[in-house]
Amino acid sequence: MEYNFREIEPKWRKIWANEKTFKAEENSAKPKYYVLDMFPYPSGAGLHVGHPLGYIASDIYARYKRLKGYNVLHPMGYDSFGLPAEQYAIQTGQHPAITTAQNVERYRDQLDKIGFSFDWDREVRTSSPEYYKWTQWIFKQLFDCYYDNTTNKAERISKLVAEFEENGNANVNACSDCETIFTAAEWNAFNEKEQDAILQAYRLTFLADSWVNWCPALGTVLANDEIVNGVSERGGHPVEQKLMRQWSMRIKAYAERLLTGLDGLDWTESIKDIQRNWIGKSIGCSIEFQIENSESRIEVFTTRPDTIFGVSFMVLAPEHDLVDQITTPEFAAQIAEYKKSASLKSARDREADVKNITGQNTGAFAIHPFTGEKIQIWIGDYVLVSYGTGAVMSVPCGDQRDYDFAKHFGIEIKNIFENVDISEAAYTEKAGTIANSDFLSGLEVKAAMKKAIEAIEAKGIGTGKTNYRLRDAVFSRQRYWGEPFPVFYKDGLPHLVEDKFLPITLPEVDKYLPTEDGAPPLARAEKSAWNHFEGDHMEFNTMPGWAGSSWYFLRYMDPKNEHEFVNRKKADYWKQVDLYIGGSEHATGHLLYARFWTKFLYDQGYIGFDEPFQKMINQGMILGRSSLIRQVFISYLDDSSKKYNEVVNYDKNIFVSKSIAESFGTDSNSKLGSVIERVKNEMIASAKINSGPTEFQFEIQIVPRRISIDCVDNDILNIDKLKLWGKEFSNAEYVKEKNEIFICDYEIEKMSKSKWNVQTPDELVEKFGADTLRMYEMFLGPLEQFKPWDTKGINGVHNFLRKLWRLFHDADGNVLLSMEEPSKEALKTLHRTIKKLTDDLDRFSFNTGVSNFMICVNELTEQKCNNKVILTDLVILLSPYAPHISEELWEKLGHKKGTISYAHFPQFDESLLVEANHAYPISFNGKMRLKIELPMSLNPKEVEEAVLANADAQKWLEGNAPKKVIVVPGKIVNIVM
RNA sequence: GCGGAUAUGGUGAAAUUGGUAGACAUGCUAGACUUAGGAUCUAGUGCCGUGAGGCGUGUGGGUUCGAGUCCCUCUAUCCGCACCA
Repeated sequence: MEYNFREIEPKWRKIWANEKTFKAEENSAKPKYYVLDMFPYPSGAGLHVGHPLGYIASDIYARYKRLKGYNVLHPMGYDSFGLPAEQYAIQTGQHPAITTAQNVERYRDQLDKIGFSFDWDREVRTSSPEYYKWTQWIFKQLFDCYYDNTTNKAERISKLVAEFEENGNANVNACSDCETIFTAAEWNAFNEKEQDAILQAYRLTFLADSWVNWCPALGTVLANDEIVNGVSERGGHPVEQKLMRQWSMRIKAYAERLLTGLDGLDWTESIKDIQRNWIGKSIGCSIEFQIENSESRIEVFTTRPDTIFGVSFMVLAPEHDLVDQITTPEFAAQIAEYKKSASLKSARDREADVKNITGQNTGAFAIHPFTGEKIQIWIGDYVLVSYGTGAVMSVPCGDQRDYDFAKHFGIEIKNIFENVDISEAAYTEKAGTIANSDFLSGLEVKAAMKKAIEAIEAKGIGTGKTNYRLRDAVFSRQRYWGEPFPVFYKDGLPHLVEDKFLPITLPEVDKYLPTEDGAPPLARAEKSAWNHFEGDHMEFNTMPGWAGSSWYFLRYMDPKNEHEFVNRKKADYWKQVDLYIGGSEHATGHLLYARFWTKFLYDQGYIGFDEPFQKMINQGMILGRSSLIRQVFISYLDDSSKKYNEVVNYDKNIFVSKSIAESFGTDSNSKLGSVIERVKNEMIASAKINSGPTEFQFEIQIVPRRISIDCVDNDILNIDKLKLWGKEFSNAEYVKEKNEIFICDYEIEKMSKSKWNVQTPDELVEKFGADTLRMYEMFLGPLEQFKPWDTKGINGVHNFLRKLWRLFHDADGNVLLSMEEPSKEALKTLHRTIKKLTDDLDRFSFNTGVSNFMICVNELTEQKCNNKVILTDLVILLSPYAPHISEELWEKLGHKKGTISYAHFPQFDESLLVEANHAYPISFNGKMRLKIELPMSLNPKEVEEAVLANADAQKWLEGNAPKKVIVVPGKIVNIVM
């Protein structure tokens, strides 16, 4: 019997499903291991071959861990709230829940075909009320907590209120936007509205008027990480700044822990760096500058307090509160003008315009706190109102932007660095010796910083401070297809819905669009459409896409619990995700938010760990390989209009094969040339172009256009298929290569329906089987690398499985196994393979794993090995990669009942690999020239003697005595001449 | 501008601690076989050279008996951040 994957694969998938082979149990004596994939958004387009790449890798690893005796949790689910389903709903009126359910079904179907070992009993969907009940519940906990900088964790708001009632907020050390200090008496005198406003400034999720990224085309706000190059990540629509009352998450509170927590994680440095950069910690000092003839002070933040004596001017952001107040009358007009032009520039223009130095003097002066000198105050749009205090002290000798600004406006540049030339550029190194700086002179930069901060603090004009670039995350979306908030409003104040009423389910609406007044879609819902209604109205916003994905890995541990989001005992058993596989595009979104929520839940004692994903691997994207065909356009010069008109009367499209097109123009005898001549003549003869001239002028253009990759195999066009694919191809003329084939071009780009370059896993499973697909995707190259998809090598992998099958069978296809003691040779092959594969798996090198299987089967085939002992171990080794064929062969090996999934991973025996001899490569001056087979037992001196006595080696020595001989026992000999 | 990554045959790639560069696969060339199959088998295939041999891991330098691997310089491509004080 031939290797019939079409029969074998469905058979085993059915057995796995019926027997619940991959069910993870909590009551296990085995050690646990949690392997997680980033769950997919179920889009309408279905899976393409890029999606399963990470899933295959994680599945191989999960299966490997089972063989190694671990209790493995390997779940899958769907991130099923999101924009595409909603937009489809807007267009068609179909409820997004229906579309989503259909897409989920399609995904499940496609995933099932690949033979993953998921425990489907634990499936979660973020859009199911049973799930988002707990997303709402976590939101409530965040609302009810603030971040205490003294205990360094989230604490209950009730504790804060108790402190307010007793002592006011003077001694409160919390992460807060509250800028006022009040006493207990004042607090108790505040009305409900005033108290609410103050508490909002402390809560970890809070309602506030904030500048948000508003996307008019999508009708919603976006988080910073949902914007790429100034346009929306989804759809590429423009984004503008708008002041709106929004829910936000006080992620800033966790900035320091999110930063330091990275150190203990087994992630790539590049992802860690992206997060570090996003958090953007800078250590420095805040300093207040007095304004001449004014009560007001300007507070600045600087990372270089050591350069305080180099300050020669100050710059405020144009939007800074003090600008109008301090501007002198003579500069008022120019300042107003500058502010106006700055406000008209979009954030994008402002970014693009970095080279242009602009600014305006206010006419006001600040007083240097140490020298008492007068310092000009300017405004300039290179200072951002949203970072630090929106004002900077400018030290032109130590900062290039300040330097350029000073040069441009002719402001004094003071040099405060010893032996540094600043005539051309600023000296921006944080090293060297400070000079011309009073009490700082002669100090190294580091010491000067410390001393400067001490002096500033002693004077009471500032304090050492740390700033973070990380912004609080906007949490409201003006959308339908997301989690409703467990919030209602009464007299304009937000209130939480009680736990017993959760979940607040999505109400039915007539349309999925905003209302006429611009309120979000949920505002359309009748009062009766809500499953719970309280107060004046419910919250109309919904939560963003990242809400549900910030904690889903916890729900898999306890997916059906109706009383808790996760049982603490179960969370204590499974703990962190041991291995997380997914794309790196989530670096500043999902991965940061999930860490934030995990730390919060840890602070509140709901779970016992504060990092969700211990080890992470980021698989590279698989890019599409679009097929291009070159079309020839012939146009003629119209005498009357003097323009080239496309030829319309020639009723056939002309397409030309790759190399013919490329040699066109250089090769006068080309096939294409004669075709063009013929067409020209036909056209002239037909007299349909008869604009007058006796001599026609023609222009030839060759334009590539995309065609479906289904019509192309290894760049060779299947003309018959193409003719069926599109009308314009059916009656076309094809200029082929000399050997009568037609070659297409290709382009590497993202897979997308519109580019006709999507390869679905389904087709390949149908053609070659899931085991081949799994191994081929791994064989393509290192998991982390971006790589274009192509199927050139898939036959090689398929043939490998056939070759393996043949090891077990005789020429007639009957199982034929040797029961004898395995040969030494075969044992050596097997154990070398065990060693290599274990190493490969331990360092997630799946591509070399596949190679090593090929080497092993090639060797065993050479040895004509059909030994049962050898093949049994080989099949276990292979089963994580190619589970279907392995199960089938396992059964043929006599394991009639049960699955290979929990067999014992073979043990490597080093003694079987010991060699008596070694073929020493002999190098002369580092160049390998010959090999000499010598016993391993020789010591270096004996090796040297044996090599020098060798006739071939002597030939290379040409009678000279070697200067030196290096012998590395068991490895190499190098002779220096 | 800052940070990170990558660079090896026609192609995908391998080389884990500095020790035979190009494993494995694909493609190509020649041949065998045949029930013409995305079959199997044999030989060849980094480049130059008839050959002996020479050259060869993006560039240039260095360390070393020995460098794809370590150090320095530069270049190209990709990714992230970007007037962050």
